[in-house]
Amino acid sequence: MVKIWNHFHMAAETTTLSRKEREFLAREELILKHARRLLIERGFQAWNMDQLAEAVEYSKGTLYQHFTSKEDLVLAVATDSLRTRAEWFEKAAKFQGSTRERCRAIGFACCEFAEKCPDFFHVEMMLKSASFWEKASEQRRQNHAFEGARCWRILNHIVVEAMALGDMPRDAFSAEEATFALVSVTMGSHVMTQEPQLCVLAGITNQMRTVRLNQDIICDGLNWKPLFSQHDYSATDRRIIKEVFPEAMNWYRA
Amino acid sequence: MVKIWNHFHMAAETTTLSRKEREFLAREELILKHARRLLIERGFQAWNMDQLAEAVEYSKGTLYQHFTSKEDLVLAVATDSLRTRAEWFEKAAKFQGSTRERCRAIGFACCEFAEKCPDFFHVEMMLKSASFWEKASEQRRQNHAFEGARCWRILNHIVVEAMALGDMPRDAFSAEEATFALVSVTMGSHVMTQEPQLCVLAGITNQMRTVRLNQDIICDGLNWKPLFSQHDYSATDRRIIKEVFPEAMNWYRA
DNA sequence: AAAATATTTTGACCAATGGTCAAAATATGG
DNA sequence: CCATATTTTGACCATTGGTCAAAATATTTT
Repeated sequence: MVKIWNHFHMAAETTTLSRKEREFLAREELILKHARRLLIERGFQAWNMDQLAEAVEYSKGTLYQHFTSKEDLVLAVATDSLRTRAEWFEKAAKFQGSTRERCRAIGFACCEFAEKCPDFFHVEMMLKSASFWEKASEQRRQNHAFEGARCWRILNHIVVEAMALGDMPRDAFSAEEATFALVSVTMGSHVMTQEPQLCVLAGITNQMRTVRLNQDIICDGLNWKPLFSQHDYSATDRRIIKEVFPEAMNWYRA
Repeated sequence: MVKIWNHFHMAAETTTLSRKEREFLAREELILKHARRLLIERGFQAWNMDQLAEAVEYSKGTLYQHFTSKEDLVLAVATDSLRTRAEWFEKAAKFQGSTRERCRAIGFACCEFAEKCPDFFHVEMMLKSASFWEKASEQRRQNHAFEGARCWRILNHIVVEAMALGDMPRDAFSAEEATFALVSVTMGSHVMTQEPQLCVLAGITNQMRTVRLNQDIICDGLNWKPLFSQHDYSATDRRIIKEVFPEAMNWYRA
């Protein structure tokens, strides 16, 4: 089974599949769709496999032909999200502009993603616990790692280019360190802005604005030219929204 | 029961307690000690209340006289850690030096804390899930919020002072926004450096060095004087270690 | 078309575990 | 020493992730 599924993702829809294989894949998507819904609506604990089985109108045993455990299933949902994120990163990286503007476009991709896949960060947090990770199948772990590396590479590539072009100094830290700083501040900002208590203390009302502000601060700290004070990024923002993420208009407020 | 426990933390050891109350508190500490050990050794899932009961040599029913649920117990462990962190923050904030140097001392407190309380971030991640949080008692939630706010205030106070003294510009962002950026990058860095896959991609070998580098980048981005290039912070580091966290020598490498 | 064989689906069942509570044990007071 | 109050216990319960033999369905053979 795993083989078929994997094959699907490698060769995509172009390969001819038997009716059975197509049915199997369609069902897997159905299961993932419902699992994601339950995950968003209730979180990991507050639903069980019986309820999911009822929702997809298959028995529990059938669920376990697709996934080795509840954790395995949830990891698959997370990897799906991560794949979407990587795709949006790729779209953003193609934005026409300076290296820092392209980095900004990826920042928008991040926010847009957080808006559209609200389950992602919650699940990603769960993946930090070892016991969760080890209940998932090797195949799913690899898929997740693959999509994670994809996201990393897209951003890192821009940083490398920035250094090559002289937009960012290369003496204080490596490109990888700079990329890691960006990743850290982004993840940290997303997680922290979901803490109601802290948002009250900090007077935060607009989460996405906060995430992007922190990204600006990091980029300035990395000495990534042009600095925030040297360039009108609100004009860039309008272009990013118009050309790459029209939907971002909903959460963006200048 | 809760009343007694709370009373303890309000009035501390100065109040005279009956033998029963002392025994009760001693047992609670014993439970917390063993719960923390299990949490570090195995994580949340891989131990159960029966095992804990056996370890502390009391029955399961007795455990539930102290804690309303497993989550409640684990939250208590986390709050204990958070209290320690707040105390170290306070110690660090008293460091004699510029505002940015004192911020740096708090950065050291963070790393030292991560080193000594390795369970903290794992548990803190679990607190992001709503279902966890709502299984804990109101009292414990409040205690946790209290210690969290304490940490926030210590750092925020230094940022406010930095702005007042002109060490940091006050036109680009508020003191709260600056504090939030610091908190975000720190949490994000700690979480991300615990991701083996990412560490390989980024070529990270020294986690604490990475956390502190990212803090430097954020501080520079906040334009917090003196900037990293304007001052010999390795000298500051030596002083912080000598005067505040001698143990930090173990993970610090210039 | 019917029987034989292979594959898929099912849901009763199992084991693990967080949590409860009546009964036993212990402490307190007279 | 008894009576009463308090504390501790562990058998028991309900939930739930996961299994597997049997039923249902599909495919092949005669």
